[in-house]
Amino acid sequence: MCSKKIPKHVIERIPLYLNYLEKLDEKNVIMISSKTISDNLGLGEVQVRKDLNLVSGNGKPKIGYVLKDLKYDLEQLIRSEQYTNIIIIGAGNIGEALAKNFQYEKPQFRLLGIFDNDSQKINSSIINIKVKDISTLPYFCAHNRIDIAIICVPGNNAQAVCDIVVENNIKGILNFTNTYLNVNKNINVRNVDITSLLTMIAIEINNKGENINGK
Amino acid sequence: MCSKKIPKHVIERIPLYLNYLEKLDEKNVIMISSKTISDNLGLGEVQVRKDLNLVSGNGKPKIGYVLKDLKYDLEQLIRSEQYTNIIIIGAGNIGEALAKNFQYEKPQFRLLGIFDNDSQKINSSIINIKVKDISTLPYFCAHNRIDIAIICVPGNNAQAVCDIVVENNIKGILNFTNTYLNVNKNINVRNVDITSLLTMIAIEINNKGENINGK
DNA sequence: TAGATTGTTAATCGATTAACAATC
DNA sequence: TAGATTGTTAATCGATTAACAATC
Repeated sequence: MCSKKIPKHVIERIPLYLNYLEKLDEKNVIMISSKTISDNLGLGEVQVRKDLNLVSGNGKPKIGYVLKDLKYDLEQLIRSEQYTNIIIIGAGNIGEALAKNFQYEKPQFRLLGIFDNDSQKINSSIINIKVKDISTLPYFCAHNRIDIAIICVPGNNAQAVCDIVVENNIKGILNFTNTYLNVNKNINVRNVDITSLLTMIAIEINNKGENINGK
Repeated sequence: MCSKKIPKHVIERIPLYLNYLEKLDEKNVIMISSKTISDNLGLGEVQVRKDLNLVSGNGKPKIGYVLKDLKYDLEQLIRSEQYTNIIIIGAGNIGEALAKNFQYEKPQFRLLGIFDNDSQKINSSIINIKVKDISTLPYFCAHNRIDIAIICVPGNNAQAVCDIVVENNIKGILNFTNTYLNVNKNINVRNVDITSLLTMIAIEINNKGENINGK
C-alpha cells in the first residue's frame, strides 16, 4: 500500500546498512548518525542520509537515528510475510556448503527444503533436512509458499530447473551456476558465478587505466 | 599503454558476453551480431553495440563480428600476464567447495594455494593441493605473484586475513564472509554474502512497488 | 546561543537509449 | 541497389554530490 519504489542502487546498499547496524546493536549502541555510518562503510555522507531518509525518515536533526528504530525500518522492507522461505536445488559441494551456512543465517530466512536428482543423495540429511527427489518439487511448491530458490545444479541443468521453479511461482532466484538464465523480467535473478566475479576483478586490476587513448 | 578506462557497468557485463561467446564457439559459430547477443542476454541492442565497440571495435557493418576475434579482444582485457593467480584462505565448507570448482574453471585462472589455521586441516589435500598453514602466507606471497585472494574464513577473522593479503601485495579480493572489509580504495573487493543477496532479492520481491506515496 | 545533524533542492556526473549517418 | 548492421552523436534518464535551509 504505502510502499515506494526503491531505486536499484539503494537496494544493494541496504544489506550493508543492516549488517552494520546489527553489529552495533549487539554492542548496545543506542544512537547512530549518518556520518558515522558513511565513515565506517566507505560511502558518501549525503548518499547515506538520502538512503536512510528514503527508507526510514525518522532521523532527528542534531541527534541522528535511534539505532533500533532504524534497524526496524530497514527490516520492514524485507518482507510482508513473517518469513522468507528458501529452497536449495542441487546438493553438491556448493549446495551442501550453503545449506550448512543456513544454520547461522538470520532467522527471517528459512531453509525449507533441499532437492537433488541423484538417488545417492536423495534421503540423505544435510543439517537436519532430508534431501528430496527433484521430481517432488512441484508438489512441494504447491503446498508451501516458497519465495526464493537457490540453484546450484550443474550448469547444463540450470535452465530446466529454473523453468520448473518459475512455473511453481517462485519470485526470486539465486543462481550459483555458470549458466545465464532466461526468465521473465518479473522474476528477480541474482547470479553468483565465481568465474564471472574473478573475471571482473581481473579486468579491474588490469584497468587501473591510463586515460582514453586513440585506437 | 593503450588501455582505456572501462566503465564499471561495462566491466560487469563482460563476463556475460564472454560466457555467451564461449558457448557459441563450442558450437562452431563463426560470425555474431550485436542484435543476436542482445536478444539472447536480455540487454539493449545499442548497449551491446556500444560495449563491444569500446572493447573491440572490430565489427563490420552488415556483417557483424568474427566470433573468435571478438572473444580474443574480450579476453585481452583480463590480464597482461598469462595467468591470473589465486589463493583461497579458509578451507571450510565454502572454501573446499570453491577449490573443487577450480578443476572446471577457465584455465587462465590458476589456484596456487589453500590456507587455513586449523591444524586438523593443514597438510590435508583438496583436489591436488595441500592446505598450508596461514602463518606461511606472507612467505608464500613474497615468492609467488598472487593476484586475487578468495577469503572464506569465519567473519570475525576476515579483516585480519584481509590485512595480511593486502600487505602482501594482493590486488583483488573475493570476500565470501559476512564481514565488510575496510581496505584502501585501490584494492578491488567483491563481496558474496548469501544473507545480503537473499536480502536484496527479498526486498525486490516486496518492492514490485506501487508508486511513490506520501509518508 | 552555537554546533551538529537532518532532509531537500539544485547541479553534476555517468549510463542508457534514441536517432541517424556510414558502409559492406 | 536495398537491407542489415555497425559506430557515433545527441537526448534522456537515473544516481551521486554539493549547497543550504531547518531544527533539536
